[in-house]
Amino acid sequence: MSKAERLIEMMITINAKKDFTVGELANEFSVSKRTILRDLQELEQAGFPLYSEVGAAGGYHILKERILPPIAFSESEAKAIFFACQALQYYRDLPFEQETISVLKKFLNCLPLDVQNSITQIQNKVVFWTPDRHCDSPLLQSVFLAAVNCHAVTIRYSSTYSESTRTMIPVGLYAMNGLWYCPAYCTAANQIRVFRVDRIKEIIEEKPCPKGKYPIPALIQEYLEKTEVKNDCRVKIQLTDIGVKRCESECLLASGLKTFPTGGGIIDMEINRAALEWVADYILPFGKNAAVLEPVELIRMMQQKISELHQQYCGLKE
Amino acid sequence: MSKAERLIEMMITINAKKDFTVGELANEFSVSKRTILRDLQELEQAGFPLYSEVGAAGGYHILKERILPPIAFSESEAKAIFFACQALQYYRDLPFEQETISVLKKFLNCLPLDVQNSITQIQNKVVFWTPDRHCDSPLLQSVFLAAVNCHAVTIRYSSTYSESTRTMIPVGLYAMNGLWYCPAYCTAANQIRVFRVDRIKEIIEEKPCPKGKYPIPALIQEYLEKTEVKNDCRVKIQLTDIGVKRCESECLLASGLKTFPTGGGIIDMEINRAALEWVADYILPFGKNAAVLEPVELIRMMQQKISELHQQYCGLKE
DNA sequence: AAAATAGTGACAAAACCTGTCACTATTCGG
DNA sequence: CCGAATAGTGACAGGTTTTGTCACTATTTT
Repeated sequence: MSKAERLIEMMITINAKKDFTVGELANEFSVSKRTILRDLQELEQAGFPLYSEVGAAGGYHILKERILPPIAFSESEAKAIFFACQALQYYRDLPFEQETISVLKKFLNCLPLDVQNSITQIQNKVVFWTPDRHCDSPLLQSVFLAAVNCHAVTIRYSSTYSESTRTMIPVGLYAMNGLWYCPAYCTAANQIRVFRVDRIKEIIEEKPCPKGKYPIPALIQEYLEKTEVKNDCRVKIQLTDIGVKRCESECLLASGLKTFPTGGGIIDMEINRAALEWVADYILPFGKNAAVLEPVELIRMMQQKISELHQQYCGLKE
Repeated sequence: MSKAERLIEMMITINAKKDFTVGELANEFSVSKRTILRDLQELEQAGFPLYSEVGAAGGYHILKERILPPIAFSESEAKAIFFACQALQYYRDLPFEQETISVLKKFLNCLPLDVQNSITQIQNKVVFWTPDRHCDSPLLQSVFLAAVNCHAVTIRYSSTYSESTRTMIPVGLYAMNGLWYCPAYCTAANQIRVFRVDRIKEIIEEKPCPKGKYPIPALIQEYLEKTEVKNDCRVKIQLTDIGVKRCESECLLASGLKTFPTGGGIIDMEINRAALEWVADYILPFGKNAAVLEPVELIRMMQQKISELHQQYCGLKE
């Protein structure tokens, strides 16, 4: 094995270990300690972040922010990474904000000129737009860490209707439409609830949670897929062409949407009963472009809403 | 300059050039051709994608998918890249789908075990959820390329109300709430319009567009920021606590939202007149949780909508 | 004090690298 | 079809680098 090969291997090996001694490496690479010492000196000169401690319990350590083995990327992979990191920049309060920026800088500098231009052009033309940054989630980082480390957290939470203190074990986090949501097992309700991270006002306590104590899925994906199926209420809504197009923007309804070749369409799907109210609110402004066929419950709900509205807005006039 | 140094320099040099000859490199590095040939052989053995052509016009070329110079990432940077690429996976029809996947695989393999675990744990807990993938945008790639290359495209477009054929020069692309939008100069309307990419049904023609011919911003950001200011209509809406929370989910309204310490809040902002209809539809289902104070226009609009609804849903019964 | 660790300097043997030379083979242009 | 430019190979001598060894020093833990 030539010196060059050895140095590269050594970088990889060092990365994989937290600590090591000169003797260890000498053994692994079948060279003398003296050689290893010389190699390490070279690596240090090249900027590899090593430090060493002498003494019986001494040895080499790599600085906390470990450098990873060099990886070669193809041009299009580089572009993809750029694009992805750039996409993240538009999400506020992410745990990675700093790092993505430093990756972008580091990267751009060592790319060939024409690739640099091509990337700039992409950045000029394509963005992920989370339209504004009004809803700060200052606690996103903390919740993120709690979720990743499977900790239970006691929070002060301000829901749509009230403020309360509760203890929850996060299942995970997801971002949707620019907002962060945290499904979590709520010990008060004894079931999984979804919390909006920007509505978490304070983290009062955080402590490790014994695994298996609560019935929560290990994967957030598992949770998201499972909850899609809890549907117990059939909905049928007839739509005009315009109604169809408006529904297409809304993912939940769009999934049950069928269009007729002759124009118009119909939503025919099972949904969770609790979502009925939301459907009513969503469909309401459609006016003549939507006609609810089923369930009666939904029709009643809408009728009630409308008569309330009627009183509120037109009552005085009539 | 030692051999090891030279090899690294050589990788960088080779990346920066598309083509080169052995003689060229020999000159640059002040070594003999023979040495360069030996070096190149080594690089090839190490997996560097070179190929060569003999003959008078021959020389070395790097394969189209150029390998980039090795870059060292810190642990947290690596995590950030993973997170970013993973975020993209949930966007359908992206031009980069394939590449991001290969980056992820390549990466994960050469990370130290504990970092691998840590990344897996993040992936288990955090996702970007574009709730379903109903709205395919099969032409996203083509539009993407047209935007990046500043081409004009003639499309068949199916808007909310009708289908038409038009020629447009894309300003750029942005993703919002899981959908892709393409603001573009429409030669039919002689102004910039926003198209939804999933509603582009066909690309009929694509051709280079002379720069400067149409008044379009060079940067998509420029466009997005500019259009935020075109507001010509003052809106005031009083809200209850519940109304406030509902508005917080909606970025446009949330930006003009002020909450009172005593509870409740008010939206007081300038918006584009054309958005009034949208506001009416959005506010309508709020019922008593929202009271429109200004403009009269908006109040009238809502009254009309309500009376239409009233006829439609309650008219028969009464 | 002993053991384990890092670190340095000197030196000779071994290994490796390099340039040179003499080739072969291919391709392009005139 | 020739000459020029290119890649590629093999052999070898001379030079350079690398390596191991040995003999040290210094520090820390047990």
